[in-house]
Amino acid sequence: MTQDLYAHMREQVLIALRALVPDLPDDIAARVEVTPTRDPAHGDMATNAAMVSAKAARQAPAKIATGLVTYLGEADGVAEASAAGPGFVNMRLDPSAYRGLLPIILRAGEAYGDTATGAGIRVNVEYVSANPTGPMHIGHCRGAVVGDALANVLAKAGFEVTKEYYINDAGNQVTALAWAAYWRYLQAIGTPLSEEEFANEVPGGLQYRGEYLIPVGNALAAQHGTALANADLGIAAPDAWIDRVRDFTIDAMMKETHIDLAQLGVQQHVFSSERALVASGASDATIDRLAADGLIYEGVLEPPKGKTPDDWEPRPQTLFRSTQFGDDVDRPLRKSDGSNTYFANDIAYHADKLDRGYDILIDVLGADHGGYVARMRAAVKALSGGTKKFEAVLCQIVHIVRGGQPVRMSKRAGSYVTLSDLLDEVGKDAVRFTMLTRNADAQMEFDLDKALATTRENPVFYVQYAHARIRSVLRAAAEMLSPAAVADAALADANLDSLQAEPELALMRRLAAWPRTAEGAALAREPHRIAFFLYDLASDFHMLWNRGKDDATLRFLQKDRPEETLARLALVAATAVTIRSGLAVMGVTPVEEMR
RNA sequence: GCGCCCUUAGCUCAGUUGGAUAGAGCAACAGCCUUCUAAGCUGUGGGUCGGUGGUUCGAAUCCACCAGGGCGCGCCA
Repeated sequence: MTQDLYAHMREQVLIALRALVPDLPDDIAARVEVTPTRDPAHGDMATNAAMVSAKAARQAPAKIATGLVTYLGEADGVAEASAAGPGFVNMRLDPSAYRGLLPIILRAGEAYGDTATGAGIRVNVEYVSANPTGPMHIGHCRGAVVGDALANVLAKAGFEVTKEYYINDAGNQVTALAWAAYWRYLQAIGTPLSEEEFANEVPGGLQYRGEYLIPVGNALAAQHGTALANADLGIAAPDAWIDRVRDFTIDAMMKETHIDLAQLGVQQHVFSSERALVASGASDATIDRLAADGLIYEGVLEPPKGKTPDDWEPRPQTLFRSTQFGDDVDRPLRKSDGSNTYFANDIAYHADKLDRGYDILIDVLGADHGGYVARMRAAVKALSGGTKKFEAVLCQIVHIVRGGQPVRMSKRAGSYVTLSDLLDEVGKDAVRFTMLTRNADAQMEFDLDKALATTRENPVFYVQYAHARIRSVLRAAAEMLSPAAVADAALADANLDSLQAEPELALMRRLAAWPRTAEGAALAREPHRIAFFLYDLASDFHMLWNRGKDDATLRFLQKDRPEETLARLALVAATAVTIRSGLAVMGVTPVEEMR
């Protein structure tokens, strides 16, 4: 039997259906599902097979259902099958079918739930990708966690996944950063220029005033002394120093970013630099490539209807025919002065990813980039001849609160809550888990108090507590029996016949749903489903545990009944394995005990 | 003005890609600690799934229109 009990039963249903409908079309077969029933009174699993095949079979759903019931009633592991409603076939599984799953889970370990759904499909997940202009903040954090968990769950579903970070180290933003670092440098060597005086000298003003650049200024002073501020090099002659200062500052910022990511438990495989990409001439090459396909022209865009910018004037630009691929308007690749737009660089970057052989490109972006998705999808379609897919996962804003009150901003960063502040406050695991307790495209409130609360209200705690309780039981069992006797491998051989109480079966049903849950989360690009699954799983476990409160004979460890004890240990050990499997996807470390 | 996302219990949110009588937590109410296991557990009440049409065996889910909220809208990244 496979790991996935639902997939196994679906095979049985298809065998039965093919017997009843000999020339069943493949596309109909593909629509056949076996799902958990919503109402336990309907049994354990239900299939829509009769309804979806009725038209092709030219028979009434009820008639096919009746035939399926006859077949499935005899099938391996099925205790009872019945037709219901408009043509559902409900199945009640023999408890032995669920029991048979426990050794499989115990032997699989954290690999339980792995599927081959995405086998052979190469996916690139790009996330975080912040401008290296300051410390990572709460907005980056959500993207980091969502992207990382998404990549993990895709890998669990068998996709070949690369985790990637795109360093936006080109353009005006990093030039402004260099100016700000230079200001801190002047302070470090004792400049008389005030903040306002300096800002007046800089094109675009002083944009990054946070204190985090003070160490950078000091480091520049230590390395260069006053050399960067000599009469011929000073503020009036930026060309002489700005490249050096910019590179130095970007390096310093990226070092910080790497530290933050490491503390968050994010390890990406590839870091791509926009600056390096531009320097290689990739942007122009990509524009040429599109031009060769006739997708580039010089033109003038209409102003947006209803809201014309104040300084609007029509100017000729190099435009990409994104409207041919579903976008609303054509998009500029070159500014009116002839230089490339960010979009042009980003197309080049995505072209680079395509050249590296990915089938699906997923960008995890902030919601403010929503308007960007259609044009990038158009570009990927154009570059790949429609054979490759671009997808975006948009993360809505996160508000940090404490006890319902907004949290003030960070002094160090100037205007926002930094990731490292958040990590100091609640720790990696609570941050990651909490970030995954909402659908990414819904706004969320992150309550610092609730993330640390030791109540059922806090899913992080509730799930960790379940795992800790199981580990505690297993430690006690090792004392009572022996460590070897309660190892997962030994428990996999236990006689499980005594497992038949409803709460035990409920827990086993939940365990059986893990592979399809992980697969569904991967296909829907919704890693938050893992958090909800684990919460439900923890709930089933706690319910079982609590039976022992009123009736001591229902506790897991029974000195005078070793066989029952081992069966119960196998069940809870398999639960712990499944919790670890889920937490691994989320990047959360399971705890051995609550302290 | 246009595009994208969102609207589910008093509150915060799920809802297994179109399935059966829409679910959790919190809050409210009623119970449970001399007990190996109360950071917890059991039970009760609470809904026009924003609205109106449509598609079909079946719609919270898909489509159209409307209302409310968020984000974005040439040479920023």
